[in-house]
Amino acid sequence: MHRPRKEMIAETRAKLIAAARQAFGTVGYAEASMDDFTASAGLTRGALYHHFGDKKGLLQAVIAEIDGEMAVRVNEVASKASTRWQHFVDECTTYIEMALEPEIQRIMFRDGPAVLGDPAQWPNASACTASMTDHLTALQGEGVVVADLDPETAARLINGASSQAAQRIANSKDPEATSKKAIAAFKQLLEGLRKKP
Amino acid sequence: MHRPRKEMIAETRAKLIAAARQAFGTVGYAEASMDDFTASAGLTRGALYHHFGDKKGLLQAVIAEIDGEMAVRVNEVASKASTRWQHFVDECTTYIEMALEPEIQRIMFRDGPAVLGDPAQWPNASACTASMTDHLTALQGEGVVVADLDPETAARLINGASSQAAQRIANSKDPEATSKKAIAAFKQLLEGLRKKP
DNA sequence: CTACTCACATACGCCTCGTATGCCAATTGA
DNA sequence: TCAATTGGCATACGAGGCGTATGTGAGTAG
Repeated sequence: MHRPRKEMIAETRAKLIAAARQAFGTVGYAEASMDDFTASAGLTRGALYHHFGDKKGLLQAVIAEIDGEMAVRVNEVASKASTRWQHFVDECTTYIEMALEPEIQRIMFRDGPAVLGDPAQWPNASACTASMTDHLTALQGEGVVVADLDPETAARLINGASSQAAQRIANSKDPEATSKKAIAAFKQLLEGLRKKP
Repeated sequence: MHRPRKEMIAETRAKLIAAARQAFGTVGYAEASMDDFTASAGLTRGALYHHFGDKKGLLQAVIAEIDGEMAVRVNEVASKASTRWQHFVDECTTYIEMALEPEIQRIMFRDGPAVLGDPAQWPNASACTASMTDHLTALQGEGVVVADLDPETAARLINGASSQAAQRIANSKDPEATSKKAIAAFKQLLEGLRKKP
């Protein structure tokens, strides 16, 4: 075969990321034993340190993977809207829906920021906020959104609100009702960005 | 003396909380060694386990203390506003300003949620959001804020946005400029809650 | 075919946490 | 005032978890 070596390496990396993602997403970063989840991938910590440097490095890789998937999903859903403003709103609500998934919530919104710091400083992530920033900029150009607004800043505030909305829904005893209230409140906040006639 | 025992106990608790607060606020919860910061208070882990059960229990106590201080500060500042809406807005911006302090940011917005979970579920904290919820309810009664809105949900979304705003400012290279942009964007979002004439 | 590279495992020591146990001072009741 | 007792806090011990140094064997190049 041509490059069995490179393939084995990629496979090892993928297995480690998958095992770590599973562990981080369920028991959490701090409680995830490197010995345990590397073993569950049929490997040892030796492989982990070789490829990712340390536990944080592996978390970064996991986050990069999830972030990529989220960006794809957001784009899929939001591209069906009729107006650009609706497109933007759909993007935000999709973001909330994704944040409802325990794995995403735990890794992207809780352990990630705690271990790696402000997500805005992450090197490879936040493709979603980038997309939201683009839309806000375009909406400003079209005069839909107030001109006196920094798109990237606004995108990040919305991101924070989304995360809280998702947590509120996820921890609710009546997720259906809470979801309605949270999304309504969220859309109401977004209305503040629109230019008034 | 009358109650030297009770006083010593209270002092011990206070010293532990102060030492932990210092450690958590600087190096962070995970990196703070219980042996180290109890020693810096002239005590050992024995005292810690006796009073707080475990490391998480101590973090809860630290959070309760900080939360109380934040509530006091918010009330002090916001009570000077002329209208209730302005009062509410001041409350929010004060919240952002407090979230700029590294200790508060680290303990209340990063390590706290990561270790103890959703702040909304904390038993003794979030006096600030409670206050914001009250104001929103009152503003609804006065017809200033749209009726179709759950105050507590809205308060928590705002809370999330505030936290992001603060992080953005704190990590900025030009905090002055970023602060202006972040607070402007934030107020713009709040406008969405007001009833239109 | 030989020597080198490198992916990964193994082995070791340090640190941290939690618990079980012990000690001494303060309180209580007479 | 003097036992008896409580309980605040320290000490001692064991169990992991992490990071590093080192080893090994398979793939690769010249």
